[in-house]
Amino acid sequence: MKNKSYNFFTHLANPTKFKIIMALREKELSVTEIITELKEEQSKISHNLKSLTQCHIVEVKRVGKKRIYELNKDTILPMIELVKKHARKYCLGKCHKD
Amino acid sequence: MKNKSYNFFTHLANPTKFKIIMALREKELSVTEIITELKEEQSKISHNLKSLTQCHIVEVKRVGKKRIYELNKDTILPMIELVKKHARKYCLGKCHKD
DNA sequence: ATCTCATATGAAAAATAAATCATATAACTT
DNA sequence: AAGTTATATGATTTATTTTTCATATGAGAT
Repeated sequence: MKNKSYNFFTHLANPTKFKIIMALREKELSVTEIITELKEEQSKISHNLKSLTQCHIVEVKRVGKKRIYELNKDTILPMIELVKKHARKYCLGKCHKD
Repeated sequence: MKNKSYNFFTHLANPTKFKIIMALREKELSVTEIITELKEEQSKISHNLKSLTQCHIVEVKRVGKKRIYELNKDTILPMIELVKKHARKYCLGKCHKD
């Protein structure tokens, strides 16, 4: 029985996906809003949102012609906290800070 | 102030590094023991151990001509638990299982 | 029914990361 | 001090991921 948990971390290990996640921490956003906030290309954001959705790191809902993306906070927020704690302990503000 | 936390996840997102981490969950191991257990090449393991060490995901100590690697359980174990929980909830044994 | 806005998708290109190979170092043994 | 074992390192090759570009789809407005 093979361990594939590392797949999950793939998403958090990508700067674009990570930025999207961070943007969604405060409130849910439409694709256009994410694009505007991150100043990134539309298809780039869409591709990244797709895999985040497949992994259930975010959830989508349709509202008219928009798609609203929401963060799965249960999993992601504590995970980010763990890294922050790790960084405080080991990195002295140098590596994984935010 | 830029967010670089995603760097941390880079390690967990890599199958070789992830396997090393898993092997170190039970007990600390020398490089040779890791090589034997994972059936991987020596330099591959060494390269991977180097970056894991730099990120403080593992710690090294010298014992004679051996180097013993130990997992930083405080950060890693709860993180793995979060993914497992996530997988149980969303993946129904299909994606991130181990 | 056509137009426009919002978003998705596929394939190719570009960028990044990881593995390999050859070699180096460091400690113990003889 | 020469040999051997254990591990590290650098440079190149190879593999994997990510971005880009062009185009498609789908919903609401006209």
